[in-house]
Amino acid sequence: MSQLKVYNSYTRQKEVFEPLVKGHVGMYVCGPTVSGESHLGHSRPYITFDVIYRYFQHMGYKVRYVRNITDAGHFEEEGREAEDKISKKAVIEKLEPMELVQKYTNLFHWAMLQFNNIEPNIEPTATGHIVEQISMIEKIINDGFAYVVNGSVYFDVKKYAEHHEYGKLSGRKIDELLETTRNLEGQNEKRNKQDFALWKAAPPEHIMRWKSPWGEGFPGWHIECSAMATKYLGPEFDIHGGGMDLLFPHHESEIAQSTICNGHTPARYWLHNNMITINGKKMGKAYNNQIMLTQMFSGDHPLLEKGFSPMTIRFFILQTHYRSTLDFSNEALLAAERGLRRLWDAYEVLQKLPVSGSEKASDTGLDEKVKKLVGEFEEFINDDFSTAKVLANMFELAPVINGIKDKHISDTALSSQTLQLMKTAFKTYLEDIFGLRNETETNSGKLDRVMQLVIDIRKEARGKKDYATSDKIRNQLQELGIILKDEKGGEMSYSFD
RNA sequence: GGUCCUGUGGCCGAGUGGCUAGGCAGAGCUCUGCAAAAGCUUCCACAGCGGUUCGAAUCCGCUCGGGACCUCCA
Repeated sequence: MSQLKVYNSYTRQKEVFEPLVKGHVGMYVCGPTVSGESHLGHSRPYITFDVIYRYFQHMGYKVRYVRNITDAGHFEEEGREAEDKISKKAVIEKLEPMELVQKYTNLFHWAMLQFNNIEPNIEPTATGHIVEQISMIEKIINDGFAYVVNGSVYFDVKKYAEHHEYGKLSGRKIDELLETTRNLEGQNEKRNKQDFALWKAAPPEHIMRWKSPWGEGFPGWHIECSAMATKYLGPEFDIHGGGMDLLFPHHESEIAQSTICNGHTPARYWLHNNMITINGKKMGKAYNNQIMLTQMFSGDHPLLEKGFSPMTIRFFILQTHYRSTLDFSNEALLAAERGLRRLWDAYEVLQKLPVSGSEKASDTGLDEKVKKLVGEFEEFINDDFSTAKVLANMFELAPVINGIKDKHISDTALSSQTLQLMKTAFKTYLEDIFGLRNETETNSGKLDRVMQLVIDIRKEARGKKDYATSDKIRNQLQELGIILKDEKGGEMSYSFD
């Protein structure tokens, strides 16, 4: 039994994972800001850490998985207008902020369900933990590492750096930050440019606001994670995860805040997933290259040739190591789709193979090979969750499985133990750990394709003046509540009544 | 500009100095009413230039290219 090793961003090396408390794992993952719809890039951390969560459970740990919802306090543009991202969008859409938050939270949950992600054990919201955030800020002020200016509170990074190591996680030096930090308007409230807001005073028009010892305002972005992680996982816990883009300033700031409040770095292991890129560029709002998850599923996007199912996307993500960038392309998704089908077909064949075989393998060479490949599953996943390598081994086993089915390979070639071992391992890894499942037939995209087929058949029938068939199709569809309309130029469309 | 990461065959991607990664696509064959699926075989690599080494995709240096962070960000 090999030991689990994880790459710790904090120490920049792979380390043997040892839980703080025997048998338990505390894991915090930065969740979504629910001011908008999730895009493909967002799916990566949640799928990655879902697999990690599942694997810890598989190993027998009792896991507490906390993933927050950022529904307040995340600045669109720090300093300038002191405007909350959530409330800004709300004004545009003429919605109550919480209505907007609810809408996108629901959408997010729906997407997680599509991906077969297990819900976290606790999903705290920033707005639900204002009290905890305020008390944490008070502690930082009392300890002299934050200061109040005009109702806002800033963390004094320079002072912190005099007493603690600052910038270790992101590999940054405070002097360099001084030189490179952009000079934003509103910076004049800060003592130093690299200071970050713990609390911002709310201007009169700001809708989302809470009372605080410093006046009405709203929390800074970084403090929510510190407050909620501390509350639910304690001052020190095992895993902190998130996207690599959060390394700085978000996680660096979390470390500083928690160090002041709790005496040390919050997490023992910092795990970061890499970005999903599109034509080599990170997918994100700033680049205007996002493909929303709803669009991924439906195919309704200029860059998409077709829709891709949630499981295809999940498989696509698992086929590469989580710390590597993953470039989106139709071709790559198409390859993933076909690959997954091939693997899943083999898996289903495997589960149906009878194990009544012999105790002894008639082909010991093959038997050994299978045992080796299956045995490596654990070795690979223990090596910083190398899902891609596990999948590669499964693909290598597929010809063996299909060979037995097609009788190219004798059903006594493998010992019954080996066959059983393979069956169990495939189920455990594919379903339990990787969280893959058979696609359901309820894809809306599929219905669309079926309808297109029906329409094509009807067109052909009409072309041959086979109106009996043509009318049969239209009338029976109508009985099902689907209206077919013949449009000009021989085109047809359908709608539901 | 600073810090860090990265460059593998048509595409995607593993790769811990010596041993076939794997998938998708392509080609051929077997099976097959046709097709699909499946099986077998096969083509195509390690950005460039130096260096270390008996031996380098793998270590070192330089050059060129790509990216991330430094500002909201998964």
